[in-house]
Amino acid sequence: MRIGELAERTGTSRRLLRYYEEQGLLVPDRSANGYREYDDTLVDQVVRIRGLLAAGVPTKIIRQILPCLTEREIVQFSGTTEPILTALERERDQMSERIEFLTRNRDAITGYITAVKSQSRTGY
DNA sequence: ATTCTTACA
DNA sequence: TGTAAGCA
Repeated sequence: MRIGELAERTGTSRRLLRYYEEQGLLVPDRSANGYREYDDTLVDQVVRIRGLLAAGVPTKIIRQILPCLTEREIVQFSGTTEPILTALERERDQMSERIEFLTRNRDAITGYITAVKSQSRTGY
């Protein structure tokens, strides 16, 4: 499929798809006319890349584990080298920290909301 | 009609 | 990232 279809099927702008390619996150084929040609399996690939990006994983890491998340949702252990594994563990820990950070702030906001509501009940 | 690259806001 | 220009 060409970029337009992939954009629709992944909910990603064409601009961003080209940018991902520029960052080495996507490697589409090129047809004779110069148009990018994307394999069907890349639909899931893009969705997963976006998920990692949304989770705060840097493109550098994503690029490293790219061969691991190629095709299916099953990981390809063959391409998982020692340094990549180390990078992933560090990434996981940072993710945990972000989760805790978000949890604290969510609770703080909940507390604020509760306070505001109880005040509005009491009057202005 | 659709995509491509380059470049600017 | 969006958008515009000028091609193919």
